[in-house]
Amino acid sequence: MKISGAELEVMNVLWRRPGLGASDVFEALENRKDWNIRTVKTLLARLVEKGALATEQQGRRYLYSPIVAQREYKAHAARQFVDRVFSGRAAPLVAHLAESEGLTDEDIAELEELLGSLKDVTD
Amino acid sequence: MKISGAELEVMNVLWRRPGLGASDVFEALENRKDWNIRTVKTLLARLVEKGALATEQQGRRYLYSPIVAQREYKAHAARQFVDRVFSGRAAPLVAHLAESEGLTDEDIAELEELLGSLKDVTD
DNA sequence: ACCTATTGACCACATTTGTAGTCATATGTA
DNA sequence: TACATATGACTACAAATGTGGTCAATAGGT
Repeated sequence: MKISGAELEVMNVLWRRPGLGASDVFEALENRKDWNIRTVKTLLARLVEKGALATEQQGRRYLYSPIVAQREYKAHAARQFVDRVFSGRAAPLVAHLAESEGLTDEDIAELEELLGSLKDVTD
Repeated sequence: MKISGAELEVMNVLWRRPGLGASDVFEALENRKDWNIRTVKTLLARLVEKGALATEQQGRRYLYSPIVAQREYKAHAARQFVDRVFSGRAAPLVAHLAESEGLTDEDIAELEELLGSLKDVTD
């Protein structure tokens, strides 16, 4: 499932709150993107076409909900990205983030915890 | 600096061995991609246009070398990706990789070490 | 009952990307 | 020296992407 950058913004809204109509999505996006409502509609249509969103008719409009689960998609995207840019190695990726101050203290704490649990499984 | 997927493959070759000619890059790629030499040349030309590669004329051909440093580019790309897909949070990204077996034991070890050094700095 | 605003359907159009083809020229080889 | 070949310059072209317009039907307010 290939989802473009602009499409991803729309998906993010619907992952958070499934079952919105086009204008609801538009409003939810207005904070960060200043797209025309038609642009949002086009993106919604493309996502439906791609099979990323399902529609449910409600009166004379559609409510949109993700078919592609957020977890699945993100896992896939993460894998792809790491493969493409970091030859599949996660550590250098994290190192780069660290270097460019891309890691908050909270991130670091979470990562530590995560690594702890991973070791448990691996052992 | 926006570098597309195909272009990135070319950059990867030149980051590893700068100063190759078009046909050298072509050969270096043949293992993994079965592109026509002309495709490679187009990608090289686009990268020069974008300012990602510099050329040095050698006889009647060009030798290509990266202008954009690998570290810079990767750091930027990592940041962008984490922002776009993971709302800027690195920990969930690593969690996803872990979940989909995207982490080798080596990765885990490296990450631990990395986190160790980060804490040293942060404290 | 009528008009305005909303909605979906369909269309438009420039740019980027993937993937090459053509052409003229320089070059090493028979 | 004459030709097959390598090379750069320019061109091509479909699909994906970003961004939005037109139009017709409909639903809701007055």
